[in-house]
Amino acid sequence: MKMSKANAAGAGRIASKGIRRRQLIEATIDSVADRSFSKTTLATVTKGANLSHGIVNYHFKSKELLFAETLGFLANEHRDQWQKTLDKSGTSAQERLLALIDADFHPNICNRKKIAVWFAFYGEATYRSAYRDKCREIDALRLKETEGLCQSIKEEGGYDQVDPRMFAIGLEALIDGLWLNMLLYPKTFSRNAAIEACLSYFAATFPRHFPISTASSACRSK
Amino acid sequence: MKMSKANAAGAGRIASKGIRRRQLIEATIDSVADRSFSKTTLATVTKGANLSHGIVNYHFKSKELLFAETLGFLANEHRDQWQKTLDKSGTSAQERLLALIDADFHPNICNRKKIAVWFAFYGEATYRSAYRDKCREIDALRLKETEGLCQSIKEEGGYDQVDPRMFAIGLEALIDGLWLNMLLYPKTFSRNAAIEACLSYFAATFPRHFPISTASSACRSK
Amino acid sequence: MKMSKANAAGAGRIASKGIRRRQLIEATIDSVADRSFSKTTLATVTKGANLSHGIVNYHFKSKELLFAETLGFLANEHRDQWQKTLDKSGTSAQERLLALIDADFHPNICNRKKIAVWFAFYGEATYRSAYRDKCREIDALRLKETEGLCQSIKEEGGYDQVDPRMFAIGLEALIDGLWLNMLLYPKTFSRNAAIEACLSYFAATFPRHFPISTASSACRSK
Amino acid sequence: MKMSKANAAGAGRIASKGIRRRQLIEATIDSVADRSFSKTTLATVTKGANLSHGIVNYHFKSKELLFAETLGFLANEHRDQWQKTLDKSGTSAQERLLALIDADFHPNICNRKKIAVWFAFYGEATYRSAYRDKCREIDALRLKETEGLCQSIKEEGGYDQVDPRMFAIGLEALIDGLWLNMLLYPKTFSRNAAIEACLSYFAATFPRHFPISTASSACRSK
DNA sequence: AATGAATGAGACTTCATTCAT
DNA sequence: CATGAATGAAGTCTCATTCAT
Repeated sequence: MKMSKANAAGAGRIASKGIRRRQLIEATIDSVADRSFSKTTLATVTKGANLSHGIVNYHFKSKELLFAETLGFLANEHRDQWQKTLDKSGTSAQERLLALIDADFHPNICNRKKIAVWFAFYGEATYRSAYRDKCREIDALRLKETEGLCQSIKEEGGYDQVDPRMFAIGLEALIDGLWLNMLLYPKTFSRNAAIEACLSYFAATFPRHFPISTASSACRSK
Repeated sequence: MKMSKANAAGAGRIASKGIRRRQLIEATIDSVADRSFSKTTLATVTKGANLSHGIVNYHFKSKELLFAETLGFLANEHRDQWQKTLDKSGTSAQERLLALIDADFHPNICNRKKIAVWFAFYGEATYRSAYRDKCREIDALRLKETEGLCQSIKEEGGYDQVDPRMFAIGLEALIDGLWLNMLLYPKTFSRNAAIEACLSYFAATFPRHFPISTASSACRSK
Repeated sequence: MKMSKANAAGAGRIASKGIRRRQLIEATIDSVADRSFSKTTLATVTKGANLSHGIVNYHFKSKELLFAETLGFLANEHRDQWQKTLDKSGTSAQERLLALIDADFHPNICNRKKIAVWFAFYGEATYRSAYRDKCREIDALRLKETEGLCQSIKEEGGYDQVDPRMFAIGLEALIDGLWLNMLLYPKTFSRNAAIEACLSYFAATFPRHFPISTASSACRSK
Repeated sequence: MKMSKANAAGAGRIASKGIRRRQLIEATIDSVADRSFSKTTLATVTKGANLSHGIVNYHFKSKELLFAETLGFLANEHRDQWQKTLDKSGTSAQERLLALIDADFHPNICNRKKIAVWFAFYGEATYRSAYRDKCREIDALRLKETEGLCQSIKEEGGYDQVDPRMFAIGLEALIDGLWLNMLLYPKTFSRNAAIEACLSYFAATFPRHFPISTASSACRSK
């Protein structure tokens, strides 16, 4: 009896649609991370998934849609990560702010492969548009959350000159920029360095709430 | 009399190598900005330059080399921009720090087209490697410059708890992240907003040197 | 109902790899014979086979490999022809020598199309090298065979002054040269004339074993 | 004595045209020998001649004509070689037969480069046709010459069973086949071996006129 | 549900030829 | 006479997609 290719990967020859789709999305992430966007073909994806050529057009209507769903997958994963981390965190604004950082630099989310894929999408106008469709609300939600936390600390600590919205915008941008640094200089720029840069930003803004000394040990996922 | 194609673009039918190369690099930037990396073909480039098909392989050896030189062109342009701005600026550390921001958000450099191309390159592993080869030293130089300026202000103002290196790293990342925000949300995120985010970062770190009120009018190029 | 292209050629739309490969090799031979090597393109081959453009790169990796396999096909065909003919021939050295000639000028092997392709390959340094890799041993084997037959006749007939190796070398070269004559002057130089030239060579070398009068009727395939 | 302007200019112009053409033909021979026919481009030719791109289309109307004239050059060179050798040779049929062989394997004519080019032409139907136009008569002339010499020796030596035409055809084919062997197996098949094969053919046909022992020293150009 | 042979549009590249200088 | 920038046709190859099995 002929063994199916996919058995080796743990999924039977006839798998549920959901499993195949997930398998293909993960193979897409792998291929884009390894080969970049423009060199990822359906062949590199299906070969990575140990599946046959034509299967992408069967489970997804087209390559474009496979990519779009891959972006969606990453976006959901990221959103789930920080929302769950927030849910599990303490109730103080400080703790919650640290939880956000914790989520963004968690190895599940913030690793070479995933970062490479995010920036691959950022580089393509088509998917920037898809990103906006998918993430505008999530991004706005995050910004509002951060802004609110900043507002709490500001009031609590009497940091009168701090503009919470500006702080929130700066923090999001800082995180994105740190991700880019990790992508461009993976050998010299670590997740820890990135986290410290965030804590340093907190310390500058809220010196009495984020003293320098405690900074580097405040994040769980390093 | 037959009009040559290239006349329309302002260059004679037979131009010097330098002119054609520049023309093609600019057409490449236009095409990548408009269509993204993976949809930029030699045809879109040469059509944009109003030149013939084969000319890219004549002036550059291949498409890859055209892209590599385009990256080099952008990198040089950016370096020249901030170095010149620095040369022309006052001598105080504050002024020089503002000059750096000024250069990075100058419309010559920081516009939708150029940002799109930068992130297109960031998205491709091949060109990330080319970026490193070309820019590692420039980036290090900038970081050192920023760090030095921070050190001066720190000493001058007695900001004992500030870590100049951390500040510099944070600033560079913040700028990159702001660029990404401008790319992703061009309609809601302006150059001015980005500059203010930087000034806000300065104000948080050096409150007595960058008071909030003066911030938004300190940058020339808005 | 839509007719598939390949149906016309007698093979179903989806054929086994072996069938398609054979079909493409034969179309290559046709095209090279008709148009020469340098004017044979993948388009002339696939059009000749009534197949689509991309199929060559699907079944063979490249044009070069298609050519290399075409050479291999011809070499195998030729070797099979003379080895089978030898197997079926009588056991006397004379008979076997005639069988060799018979094989080399058999219409299966020695026709305008095949000769043109052989000389196309001879004309290209790349394929001369491939020829050597493929045929060196076969050629050596043939030479040894011929030399052995000559040796037998020499001993049998007391042709003391004959050098068997020289005879064998001369015979192989003579055959090659006759093929070239058939290619260059197809209208005036027939297969029969070529065979007679060989028999004449035999008659000169072994006058008592290959008398002139019987020569022209000794070969079966004319 | 001073040459008149017109003469000087005219002669100079004509002479230099001739020089350029010769230069280009020789570069063509070099390139075809090195790279084969299908990989010889006008660029490889002009680069080999250290001349500019466009010059071929200036001196020859097209690439095809350059090749045609290159073939003509080789044909003339070959014809001149054997005719001159014949003119300088003794008057006996034996001597003249040896002179023919001498010419055909003379290093001027029979060297790796020239052989490669001849077979490159043989491999291309277009130039086979050009070959016929150019060489049919020459070939016929040679054949007649050889046939005549054979006839003389036949009468002189009483070799009644020899067919002079068949002998001549065989000799020409043998020579061509030996050339091919030299091309295919340059490392193991030398000019000397080829000459000996011819002498062996003579010895077999005219044993009393070309005794084995004297064979190998009868040819001048080895 | 899955395979993989086949298609054909379109990409990059080469190169003979033209022509302004 | 000669140069070499420019053109554009044509070639090889890739690859998303289709579809018989």
